[in-house]
This record gives sequence, C-alpha cells and structure tokens, in this order.
Amino acid sequence: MTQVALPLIRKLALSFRLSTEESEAIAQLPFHIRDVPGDFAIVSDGDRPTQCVMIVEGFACRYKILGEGKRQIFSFHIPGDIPDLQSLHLEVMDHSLATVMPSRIATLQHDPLRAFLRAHPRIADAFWRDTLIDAAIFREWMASVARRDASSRVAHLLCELYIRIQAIGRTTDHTYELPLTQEELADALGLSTVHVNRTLQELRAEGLIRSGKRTVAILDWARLREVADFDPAYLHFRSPIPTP
Amino acid sequence: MTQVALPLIRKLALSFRLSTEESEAIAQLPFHIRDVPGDFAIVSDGDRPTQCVMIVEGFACRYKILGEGKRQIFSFHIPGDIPDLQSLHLEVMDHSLATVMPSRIATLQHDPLRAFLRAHPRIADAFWRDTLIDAAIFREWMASVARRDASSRVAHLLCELYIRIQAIGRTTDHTYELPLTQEELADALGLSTVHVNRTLQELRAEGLIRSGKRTVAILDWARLREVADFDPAYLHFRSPIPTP
DNA sequence: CGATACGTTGACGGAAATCAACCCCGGTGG
DNA sequence: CCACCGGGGTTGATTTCCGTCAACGTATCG
Repeated sequence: MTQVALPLIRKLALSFRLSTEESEAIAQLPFHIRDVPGDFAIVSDGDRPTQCVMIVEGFACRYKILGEGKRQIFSFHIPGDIPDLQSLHLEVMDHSLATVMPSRIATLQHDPLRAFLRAHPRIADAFWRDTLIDAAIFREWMASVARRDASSRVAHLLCELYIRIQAIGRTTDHTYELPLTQEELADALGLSTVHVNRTLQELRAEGLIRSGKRTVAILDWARLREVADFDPAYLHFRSPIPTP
Repeated sequence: MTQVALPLIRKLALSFRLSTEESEAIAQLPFHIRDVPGDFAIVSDGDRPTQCVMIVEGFACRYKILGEGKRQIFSFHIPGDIPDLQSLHLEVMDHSLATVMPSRIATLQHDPLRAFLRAHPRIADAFWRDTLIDAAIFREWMASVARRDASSRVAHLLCELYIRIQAIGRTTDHTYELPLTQEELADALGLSTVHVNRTLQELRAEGLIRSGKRTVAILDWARLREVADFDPAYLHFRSPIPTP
C-alpha cells in the first residue's frame, strides 16, 4: 500500500544490505501521513514523544535555543530521514525538530515500531546504524564549526547536502533545491547572516557554485571539495560515491 | 569473575533500568584486559576494527585530524565508556580513539558481542541508547563551539566532566582528576592553547574553579553553571542529578 | 501599494588567533 | 650533583576574521 516508505528504504539501502522481505516489511509499517506548513514545530525541546516522524517530502532541521536566545541548528533532514528516531530510546527531547518548508511527514507510533524492531533484529541494526551515521554527521559539523573558516564551512555544508540529496535521487545537473534562508544557514554554521552572505558571494565569485533563490548548483566540484576539506567517508555509504 | 564490567554496568544503569540477571549477563562478557600507556592509539581513522574497547581505568579521547593538520577532539571517555561501540555497525572508522593517560582497557570481539546483543535485546537497546547519548553530547559540544564564548565553553566542558565523573563515583569534595593538557583542552574546545590558558586563569580569578596539575575543583557550582549555560538534560540520566 | 521577509552593503569594534618569548619543573645523563 | 633538555604553562604584542550595527535594496503577498 504505502509508497511512503520508499525514500526510507532507499536511504537505509545506501549503507545497509536489505533483503526484499525486509524492504517489504518496512513498507508495511503503519505510517500516518500528514502535511504540515513550513516553520512547523514537529517536536520540541522537553517533549516526551510517543511517536517518530519520517520526512516524506520537504526539508526539516533539528536545533536548540541556547542561553542568550541564540539558535544552533544541528542537522538538516531530507525525504527518507527519521530525524527523531532517538525518541524511541530517550524519553525527553533535548532539542527541537521543525520543518523549514511545507512538508509531508509520516508518523509512526513508538509501540508498534518497537515491536517491529524486536521482530526484525536486522532492521533494528539498520536503524541503529542510521543513528550512528547521524552522530558521525554531528562530529563532522563540530569539526567544521570549531576549526574551519567561513568559506570552508559553507562549502562543506553544500558538499554534504549535495551528496545526501544526490543519494536520494533529487539532483539534476549538479543542482539541487535548498530551501534555506541565509539566516538558517548562519544558525547551522555558527556564523552571522551577514558573513554567510559575504561568503556565498565569495564562493560564487570564485566560480565554485551558483546559488539563486532556493537552489544551489555545484559548478566546480573538485575545487569546492578542496575548499571544504570534504571527505564523504563519514556518511558511511556502502558504495563509492559518484562524483560529478 | 570479571569485576571489569562494573563501571559499564553502573554507567548503563544511570540511564536504563537493568535487572540483576542483565547486569550479571554483562559481567560475563568475554573481556580481554590490557594496559596501555598514555597517548596510545587504540583505533585509528580508516581502521576496520573487529572489536570494541571499554575503558576500565584511565582517560581517552576521540578525535580527527583535519585538512591543515588541525586536530578536533570530539569527546572524552572515562571508565565504563565504550567509545568505539559504533564500530559494531559502521565498518570503517571515521575518526581515531586514543588514551590521554596510561589506561587499562578491556576489548570485546564484535562477533560474541553481536551474538550477545541478539540474545539480550533489552541490553541491545541499552547499548543503542548509550550511543544516542553520545550523539546528544556531540550536539551540545557543537552548540558550545559554535555559539558560546571562550569562558562559557571552558566552563561547560568542566561542568559536563564533573557530572559524568561524579556519576561514576570518582569525585571527592567537588574535585576530580583531569589529566588533560591545555593543548588537549584547546583541541576539544576549538580554541588556541594560549586562549585556553587565559580563560582558565579568568575562571580561577573569578573564584569559580581551582585547577592545578591534573585536577579541577569546582568552587562555585551555581555560578560556573550559569557562565557555562549548562543544563545536564542532554546527558539523559534517569534520576535527578545531585548537584553540589 | 504598503507591509514584511530576505538579501546586500559599508563602517566599526572585538574576541580570539598568531607570533614570540620566557618560565617552571621533572627527568636524564655526564 | 649539576647541566641540560623538553614539555607544558604563562605572558605580551600584534593581527585577523568575523560579529554587530545600521542602512538600503528587492521581491513577494495580502
């Protein structure tokens, strides 16, 4: 019935060998589909969710509001991601999850999901693995924010998103849709919006990217990757990553 | 036989309700004990480990060397931690693990561990949960490095280590052993050693901490926590955290 | 057509990096 | 026993990257 799970299955298959039966089992999970607007708070810091959320269409981010009202975005999420899978094992949310554009999401109650994972331990491993890749992405972002300069940071994020979005088949001609404002980029990169703006201009001037309203085009992958100090190993794909 | 697993059991119990049988099962795992010197590379970026490592005594860190030779430390690990548990599901290491002082470690082959977790799905959940807490710590560090100033960052790290070390019963009088050089602190915090030095002096001058060779004493928890913008929720302990 | 959100630009200031000494202390070897 | 050495800590001077502030441009929308 549900085609809904397709991006999830495809994504898990990127890093894990799923059998046909396993894929079909996942497709049978009792998803509940919902459309939500942009800037919609799916789960909030402090909540005790009883369900997980998968992104079917759209774009979401996880973030936390810090002491002096600053916001740190920890990750961006694309179709096939289950950004709050951790709520299955950690009762209280320590951060928030929100859409950044109108999106279609599929919710999955914890109880049936838990039962399902007990019945399919290999799939449980795949889900665990997925959360481990999540953590690897956090580490890489930490390294970016701690040690790379502004242009490297911006470039790195653009590289990562390109690879991830390409992996779910949503790039054409080295171009992908990026529905983020410069303020959101700044909140993710630990920069000010002003500096993000100047840095994007710099990357454009260098001929590395073209970036217009809501889209990014990679013009020179080799040099962008160089500037970014980007090595996709941390994404843990099974097969070598096809590069432009 | 093995008392070795005690810190691990104690640590899991911090955030997960383990039955006596489960604790005993963990204690029976086939650990292999080894003593290693300080600055010893346990696992390196690019390795394909066939075992996991638990810290029995000592102190370790995970890190990665970035493009221009800079090092980013992602986490510190204390007795009871299994820093490379992720290698159970991610074949290739995307970072390195090393001791920062002479340590006793216990290794655990992947195969028996995998079989064990299949046989004890609840314990598998506890381990999964542990890796999720790991990820939560990464997020918090990311927020620190991205958005907090130097004194807040240093204070935050000292708070986190205090709580974690206290949880395994290794503090006395608000004092704990911290076998880190200022260079290692700098690599963890995204600062220069010079600035770490000045910031520590500042915290000392403010009367928040006393820090001598290899030890830290918390003198004013309330104000330190305030400076750090520290909220231990992200550590996901089961019971309220006893504060000085 | 004004309101609003997002992007862009310039001037200025500040937090932290960098560079370069210097100190202190424990270990080691002559 | 003392000289030497090296790692770690400390200090001051200078530089730089990026933040902040403030204004202005531009597009979308009710």
